[in-house]
Amino acid sequence: MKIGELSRATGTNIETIRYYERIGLLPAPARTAANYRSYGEAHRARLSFVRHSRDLGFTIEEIRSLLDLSDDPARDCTDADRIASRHLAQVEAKIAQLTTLRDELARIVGRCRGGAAADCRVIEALGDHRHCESAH
Amino acid sequence: MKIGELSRATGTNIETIRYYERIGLLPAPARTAANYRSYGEAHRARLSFVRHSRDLGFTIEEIRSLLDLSDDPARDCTDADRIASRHLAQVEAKIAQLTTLRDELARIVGRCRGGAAADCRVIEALGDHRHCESAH
DNA sequence: GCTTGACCCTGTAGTTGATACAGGGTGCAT
DNA sequence: ATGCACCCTGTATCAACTACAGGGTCAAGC
Repeated sequence: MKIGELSRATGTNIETIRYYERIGLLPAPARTAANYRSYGEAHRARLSFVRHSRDLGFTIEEIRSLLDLSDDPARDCTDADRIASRHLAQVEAKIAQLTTLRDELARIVGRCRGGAAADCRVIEALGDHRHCESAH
Repeated sequence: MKIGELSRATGTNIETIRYYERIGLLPAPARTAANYRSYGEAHRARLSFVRHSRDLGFTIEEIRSLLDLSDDPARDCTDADRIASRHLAQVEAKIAQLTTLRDELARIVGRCRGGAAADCRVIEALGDHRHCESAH
């Protein structure tokens, strides 16, 4: 499989595949006589793993750890669970933070009555960090 | 006010303040005889505006637009409202995306029964993109 | 008067996770 | 033989900072 085929097979940009190889996330594949990269099924599976993990928001370093684990079938699986749990906690924290932020934004937008920027409530709200309290 | 005081007054890293000046988000302040930056109340207010907007997730370019608007009191305020509304929509989209992602992660974690990585459900779930369907 | 430490300066490089060329080589069809 | 799609390496760019290196300034204490 050439890089373009692997790209289509996994929905990954060609440049991204080369990037993953460069940072050591994917092993360097064999080369053809013309120096083209030649991939097999194992590469495809590994790249799918990486893409799916990235879609779930794992960082490259987390994925590296997960790959190390799966490369060594004797190792304890609880490590993988710990990485995933910690990531889940981070995602939940991010959702909580964005929800707070959304509430504040929702309070700000829609205040505009089409007047001049001089009395714009939106700009005013952004400038004054205490508008939350003063709103109560 | 020297840069360290402005930093403490706004909770902004000193390097970040200089960065904002470099990219033209904050005006270059007057200098003392020793070439130290000397800030006034207007600078503090502007930086607070920037920080608050950044905390709400606005990009630098969005903040630049908002600042342009507030610098020109004659301009129509609906522009500010439009920027904020679009941003609110983006935040809501991000929350929705993260919520989906959290559900998938929650399904994955806790499956580990302390066995070897060879039969790790976590690693398995990450490798197989179709585990969602196969779970049903 | 001299040192110590806190502060300030400029300029450059690093971070994450890619993406976008520039400038060239390969392979196949017409 | 000449397009055209595809591949190669290497470097630069993005956002929004952060982190030095290598130096200058200032007030306090000995």
